[in-house]
Amino acid sequence: MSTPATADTGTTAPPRPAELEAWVGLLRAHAAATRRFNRELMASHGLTINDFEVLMHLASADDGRLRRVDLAERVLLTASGITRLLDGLERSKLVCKASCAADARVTYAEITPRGRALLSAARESHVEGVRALFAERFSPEELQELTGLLERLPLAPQADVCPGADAAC
Amino acid sequence: MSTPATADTGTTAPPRPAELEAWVGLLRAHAAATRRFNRELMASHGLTINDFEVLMHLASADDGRLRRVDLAERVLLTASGITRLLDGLERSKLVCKASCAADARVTYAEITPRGRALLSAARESHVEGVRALFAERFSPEELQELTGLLERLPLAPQADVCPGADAAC
DNA sequence: GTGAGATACTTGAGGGAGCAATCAGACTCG
DNA sequence: CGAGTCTGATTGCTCCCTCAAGTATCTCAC
Repeated sequence: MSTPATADTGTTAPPRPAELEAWVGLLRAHAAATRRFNRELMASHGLTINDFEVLMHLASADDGRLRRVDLAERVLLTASGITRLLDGLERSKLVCKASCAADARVTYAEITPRGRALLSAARESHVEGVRALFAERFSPEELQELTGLLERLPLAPQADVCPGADAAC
Repeated sequence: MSTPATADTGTTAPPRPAELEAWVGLLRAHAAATRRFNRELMASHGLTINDFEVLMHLASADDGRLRRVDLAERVLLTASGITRLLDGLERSKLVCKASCAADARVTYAEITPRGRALLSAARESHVEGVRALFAERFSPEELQELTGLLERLPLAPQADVCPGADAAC
């Protein structure tokens, strides 16, 4: 420290805009909740949160199958992330591959009976855990508010892809 | 499951409690925002979001130093996570170690001048990015609401450690 | 002062996921 | 048809972070 004398806290970080507060709140909330649920899920069923989300989406899709691309979009993972995640689920026989007659490029991920069984077991405890954590802290109205607010954030990916082109999209 | 005939979407996942909605909203919001900011920060300054947070906390602490434990608590990382993160920052000479006269177990992490310089450069673009993303989507009142709601979540860590003991804490 | 227990930190092993590059199949247009 | 482009998926490389152990230190009771 070359100029330690006036190194008082206030000088360096005075504004701290409200947007930042919200952002670090989001970070902390996610970190805390995520770690907790991940541990619980992993301990009781050997699943990560994303595994669980993916199984949920598959289970509630027509025929229990989804293209990998669509899956990626739903859980907000990269294509490669999905591939690796599904690798794991396939190894555990919770999902299987299925090919598409109409388009040879696509591989469906399809939930197996075993996957459904595990999901419904996991759902019980996990969903209850989630519900408990949130219900403990928020009223139904607050939950709605929170959900409504959070839903506005993920619209970002578009802005990411075409920074210059306005009308192009 | 074994009775696939009636496998219509609604049958399998009817309730979908409000708590769950909020939770996946949080997951998605975090995933989207995090990836975006991480990429920006990494591209422009070679920092991850956590690197940035840590530098922020150090910069605004007395003497620009903090115990690793306290740092961990602030950014909600594991002790080992902090160690590795600081490894990286030390390698880049953005922080350095300092020992504590009173307690030989603790190692302070102290931000270097170089760290402060990089931080203030990064702060400009990163904070602006955050502000833009949030300001674009939320009114000042909504921001406050959101912040207030999110702040209630991370109180969990305690409940994690002492599940049975109520009064003990 | 010695031993039990808490606390601060580090390390080894392993898993999750992102980016960039690559490949294969599909689509478009001359 | 054949070249060029897009799109879905996979792989190599790399990073971040967690858990489980391990080490060093401090604290306190006896």
